[in-house]
Amino acid sequence: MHRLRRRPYLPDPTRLAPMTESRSTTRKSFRREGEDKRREDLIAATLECVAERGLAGATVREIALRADVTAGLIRYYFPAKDDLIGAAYRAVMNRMTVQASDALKSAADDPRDRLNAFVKANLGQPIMDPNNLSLWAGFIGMVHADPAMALAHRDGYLGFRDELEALIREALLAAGKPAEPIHTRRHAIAVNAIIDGLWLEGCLAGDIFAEGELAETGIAAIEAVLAISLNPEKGGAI
Amino acid sequence: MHRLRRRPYLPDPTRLAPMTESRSTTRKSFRREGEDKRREDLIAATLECVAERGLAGATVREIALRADVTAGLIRYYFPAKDDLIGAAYRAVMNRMTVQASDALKSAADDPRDRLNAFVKANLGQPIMDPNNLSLWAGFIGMVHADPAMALAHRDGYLGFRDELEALIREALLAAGKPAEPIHTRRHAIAVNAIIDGLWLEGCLAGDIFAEGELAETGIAAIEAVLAISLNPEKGGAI
DNA sequence: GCTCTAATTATGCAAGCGTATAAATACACG
DNA sequence: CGTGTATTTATACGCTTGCATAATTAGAGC
Repeated sequence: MHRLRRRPYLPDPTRLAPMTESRSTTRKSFRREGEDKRREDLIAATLECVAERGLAGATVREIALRADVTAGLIRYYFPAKDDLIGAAYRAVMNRMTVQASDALKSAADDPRDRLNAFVKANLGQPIMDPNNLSLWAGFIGMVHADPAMALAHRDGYLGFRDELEALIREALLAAGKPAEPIHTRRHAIAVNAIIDGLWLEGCLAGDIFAEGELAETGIAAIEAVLAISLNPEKGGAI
Repeated sequence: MHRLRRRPYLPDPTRLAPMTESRSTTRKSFRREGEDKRREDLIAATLECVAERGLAGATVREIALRADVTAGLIRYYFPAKDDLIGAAYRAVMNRMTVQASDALKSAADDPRDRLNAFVKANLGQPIMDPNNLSLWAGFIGMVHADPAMALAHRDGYLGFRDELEALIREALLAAGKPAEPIHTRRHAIAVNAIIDGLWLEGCLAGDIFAEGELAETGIAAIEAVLAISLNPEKGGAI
């Protein structure tokens, strides 16, 4: 006993025929992939879409096309499209965090060098990138309407700021300055704003600034705010 | 001679009946409005939609509903929906600019007071508002994909920054400090970033900051960057 | 008051969206 | 080398969207 086939199958003439010999009605050939690989591919495809046409351009069909799968598969891995978008957002944020942390790892020991490296990493490639901004902006625009997103943003923001506050505290101490929580909190808010503001402009209109100008401007402004030098020993380690 | 009516008219039962006596088939009563008034109303309705549900929530039907008008009328005043959205964006940006300029007008004569007032205005109500951010973010997310929008942003950014640079220059001179273009440019970039970054956070999560904390933080950071005081005479004018 | 027209409504339409689900198939395991 | 099943495709559905256009009407000008 078999069920009704709703309509005779019409192969899409725009799709390239598979390399293998073609039966009269062909079907897209495929490979089964591990769950992790597929999720990563789908997220990567999503980011490509957002990069090219903004969040609105990230439709399930377009994403599937980029990932070289059919649209239905997305729902096999993500309950709803929003879950995929959310995963993509988290992936980008996580990637930026990791990239900044990497810069810290390869920095010198002096806390001032570390803060310097952290700021430069956030204000240079690949973190300061229009693609990152597009995704970020799309989400930020939803924060006001979606409480879950507001929470996600808050957590990310406070996490970043706390990391910054720790760096600032150590840099201040290394310079022989007091580092009371009341002051480091305010410093962290200000330094975070400097980094965010410059990152924003660099992503939006990087071409109107000289190479490295934003990073240098950021370092100088932060030095002024903290009243310390972030370049304690010129030509030190390397 | 009359043309074919495509389908018998079925009045929408959800719409309230007009106050006037009802014929068997009623039609929404309306008033003709001046072109300017209608455009303003439509823009205001658009901003309401964006405020409540983000840019995606600003559909022609929803906008028309808020403006108490039918959807078709939007096309009578705006060639395409994007034109309305663009007009709404420009309206918001313009409003913020005007509000900041107003703060300048009612400020004291000393350039440092003026810069102080300008910063405080940008980091307080009604400029630092989640609704403004939602519209802004929606547009910013499109900058990468749409060259026309990129240009609009650039103009707005540079205009704001130039105004800031002039204020900074005068404040420096008033404090007896040199104000070379090479330095004021960089100062303007940094101060702009501080304002943008703090504005962003205030819009996104204003509730995690104390009243006036962001404005004070911004003033302090800017004073540090410029190495001048923005409060030259405590309790001066008022 | 009458008339004319610009403003407004009512309605339709095609395209695209996210989602649901049955059919097909790759491939791990015996 | 079969067989079972998890993965993937194909297809449809219902809804919403922006846009188009014919019918209607408010209100100004005569």
